[in-house]
Amino acid sequence: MKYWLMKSEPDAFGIDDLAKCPGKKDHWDGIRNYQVRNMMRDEMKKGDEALFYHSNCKEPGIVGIMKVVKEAYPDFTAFDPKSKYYDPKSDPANPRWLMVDVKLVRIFKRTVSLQELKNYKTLEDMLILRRGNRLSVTPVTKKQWDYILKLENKTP
DNA sequence: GCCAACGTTGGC
DNA sequence: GCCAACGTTGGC
Repeated sequence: MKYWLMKSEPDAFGIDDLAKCPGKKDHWDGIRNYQVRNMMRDEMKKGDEALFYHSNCKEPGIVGIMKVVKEAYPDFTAFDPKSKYYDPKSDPANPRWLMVDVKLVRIFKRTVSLQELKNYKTLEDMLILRRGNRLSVTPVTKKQWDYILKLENKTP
């Protein structure tokens, strides 16, 4: 089983939005980056767990945990001209973009902020901390995962 | 709102 | 296949 970190802008789709979905489950749409698509297609498996990260907001950071409940399948928003993720070059017969389904495991008691993540040597290799990193899905090691779960219970 | 960093596009 | 121009991301 693998661990991941998945970014989303709370203004577009935050962890509270996921919590409101039926069964606290939704599809993770809008991935339009080949590296991320390939990772989802080749490496992301049902049962994998992911940190939910809020980006591009007042306090960027990790806000909860979710679980992959359905492996990569065609991202139908690419076929919808009304969607902001519409991509006319994605042919339904040969879909260019994929998505997975995720289910909320729980919301963290507090946000573990980006600022805070930078303080720990154990986490220094996290891709999210790497300058200029723009991948919206990145792998997380078990060590990093366990450490972050412990941070949640600490006072910052 | 600024801007650095990076990905994508398209002319050649 | 190179690379300049352009668009997007995301922290600050």
